Amino acid sequence: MKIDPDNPADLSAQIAAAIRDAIVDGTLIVDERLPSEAELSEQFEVSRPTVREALKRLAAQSLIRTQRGATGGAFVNRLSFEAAYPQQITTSTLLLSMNAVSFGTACEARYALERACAPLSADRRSADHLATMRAEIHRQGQPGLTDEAFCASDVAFHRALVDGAGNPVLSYQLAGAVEAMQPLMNMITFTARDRARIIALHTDIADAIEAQDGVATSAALTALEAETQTLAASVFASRAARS
Amino acid sequence: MKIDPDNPADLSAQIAAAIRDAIVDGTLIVDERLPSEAELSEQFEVSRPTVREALKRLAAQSLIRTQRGATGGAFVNRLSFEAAYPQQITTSTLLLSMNAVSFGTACEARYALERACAPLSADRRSADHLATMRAEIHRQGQPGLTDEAFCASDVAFHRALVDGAGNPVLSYQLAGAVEAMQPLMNMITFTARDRARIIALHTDIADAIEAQDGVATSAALTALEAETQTLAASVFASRAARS
DNA sequence: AATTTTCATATGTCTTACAATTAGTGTTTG
DNA sequence: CAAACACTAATTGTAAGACATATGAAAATT
Repeated sequence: MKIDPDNPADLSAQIAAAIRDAIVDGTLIVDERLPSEAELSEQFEVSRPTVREALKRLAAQSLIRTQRGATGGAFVNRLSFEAAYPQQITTSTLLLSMNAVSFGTACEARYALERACAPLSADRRSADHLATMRAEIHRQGQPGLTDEAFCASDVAFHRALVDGAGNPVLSYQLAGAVEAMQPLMNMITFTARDRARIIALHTDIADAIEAQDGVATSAALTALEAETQTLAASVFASRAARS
Repeated sequence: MKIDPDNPADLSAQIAAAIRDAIVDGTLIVDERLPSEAELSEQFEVSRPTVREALKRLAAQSLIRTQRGATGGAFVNRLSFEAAYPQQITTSTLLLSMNAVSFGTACEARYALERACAPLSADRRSADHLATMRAEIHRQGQPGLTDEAFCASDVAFHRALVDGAGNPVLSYQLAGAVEAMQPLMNMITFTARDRARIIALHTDIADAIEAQDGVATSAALTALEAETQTLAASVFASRAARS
């Protein structure tokens, strides 16, 4: 594990890359303790602050954790799906907001991915997932609900649908696509009539899931996508007209 | 933008979180220059190394870039899909290898997501994407190809399929699912007969895409998934028997 | 034996300093 | 006058040393 002092890249970036590679290729295994900062600075022939910057880079990616004290140090993290979620969501959100991705494109991706989960979720959903979906539908019908709370409930509903597939890899990937849409959804004002239509489609989805009918679930998702796209188009059109 | 000195969390983590939040909620916009390290250390009332550790955390997530020199400093990055790919792939790969995700689960997720792209890709694929797919099929038929090269070509084929949908959000999400499978696929030994079957299915997919037949594309993907699962099951079974 | 104290070790933070890079500025020179 | 050049100031990159703080383990004490 060596670094090139002539490399124009920052030493801390090089050191971080070297350690990251060691983790990815299995040279460093989960829960293994890295050498202390002082030892690393000797090994790489750099100062301790430089080593620390490298370790902070890795910590930012949840690849290591640090612990103070006598038996402390930096340890290789077991990257859990739970820990990876926030990262994935932040990145997805920024990708949408910084790259002028249209609402239509993001929405299309989201529903395409959800339809991918539909047959699996219809097949495997537990009573728990179904109950969550029904509960969120009920919440969405409550009077006095703000648009933001409505959107948050919408996200919770769809995540229950996705989690119903019982595949952590799918849940992880979908989390990014679904949650990243929330800021875009929050730009929409939902009238009572809009909400009623969405709730009706949610009910269709929940019914199809309950009946373990994957095809019907997909169809209902397609209808919901169309509804969402139409709604967004009208909102953006009226907003454009006003300005 | 403040931090709490009584917070048990590292100051650099708090500072990084504060700046990240400012980027996510739009307080800091793309290409905006952050205050210099010296100014930040005054604002947050910490030392420069601490500020630097915070900035390195953000740099590790591609949220900022730094530039040396007179007009240098730290700038908010436009998070591009290209820059986010490697991150997404590394994270997905580690999630699979560190969480005892079975081959079956990962494979199921991958093909479910690919099927989500199939109708869109069949509808929109350019001649370019089709040509890439045909070229990779041809490469896969070359004699003397190593298993690793075969897998790499397989990934390239599937990425062309996904990119054909012309939806960057889908391409981004799929990159993680497809690329992260590669280490798992590399554990498989492909006999000449295995390869022939896979190539035949790839050809079916390319034909369906060329005919812009989304249903046929999905069906071919389902067949390929079944083939891959069967193949993997036999490989792992014989490996288990040997040991 | 249980509790407290001490101690060694490691990370967290601060201070100061210098090196390297780079845009702008001023000066010299053709 | 214009162009090349040297200088300057600002900023990040790296280094070295020190102290603060947390923490587990060993030693001392009750």
